[in-house]
Amino acid sequence: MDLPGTLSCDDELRHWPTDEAQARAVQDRLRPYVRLDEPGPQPGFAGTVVGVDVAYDDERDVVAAAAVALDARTLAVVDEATAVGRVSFPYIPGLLAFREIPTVLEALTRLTHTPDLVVCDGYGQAHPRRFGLASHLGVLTGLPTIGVAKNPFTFRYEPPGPERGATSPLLDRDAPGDDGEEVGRALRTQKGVKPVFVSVGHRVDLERACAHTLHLAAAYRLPETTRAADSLCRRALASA
DNA sequence: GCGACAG
DNA sequence: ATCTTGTCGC
Repeated sequence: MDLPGTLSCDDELRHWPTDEAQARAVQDRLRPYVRLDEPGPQPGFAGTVVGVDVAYDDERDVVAAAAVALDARTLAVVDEATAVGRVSFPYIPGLLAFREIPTVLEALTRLTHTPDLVVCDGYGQAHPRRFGLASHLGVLTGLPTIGVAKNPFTFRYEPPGPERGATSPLLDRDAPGDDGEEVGRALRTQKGVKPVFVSVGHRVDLERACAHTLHLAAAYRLPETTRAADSLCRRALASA
């Protein structure tokens, strides 16, 4: 499968950071490659939406990643792939990408066809340095990406209305001046259920990121992409 | 220094 | 993320 990336994934993987200072430097170096000026695929487009997720086994120091491709319109599973690796980085808030991306990339490249949109567990622009997991994966692959997280991280928001589809801005905590910058949105995907937190990764705007998420979460709180990838990486870990 | 903190 | 059974409710 071909990736439309500007830089070499392999080079980045070869120079993967081993400590916090190096990791932050990588984020600062790659941050300028994020593209926020493209609207991204139309909601309802003909193509595939791919969900990625990872599961860990601390005992064995093993990580399993899954990539599941769904038909963007019907949400039927059309392809899936997994990869197993060693945990290469500790969990540090703000540096999640360095823990997850190497194995995720391997699973992603094992898919038969190039994804049209990738949905990540976590954040993209909603990040202390505006370079969360989804943006990082987007820049490395060149693919349109969005982040859908289950928690608001360090960001502030007012609860959206109770109806499915209601949104409210996710605001940077202590931005100087007014309310703070909108770094993402809290999106109510199911009536009366806790919202999910959507942010742009790469080559998709926030409006469409939310529209795709809502479409993917027609039946449950979380997008079907996330549910499918979560289920698959757990199974991959169990049989690894 | 203390607390908070995606997965 | 992960440790973990039953249980309340639609």
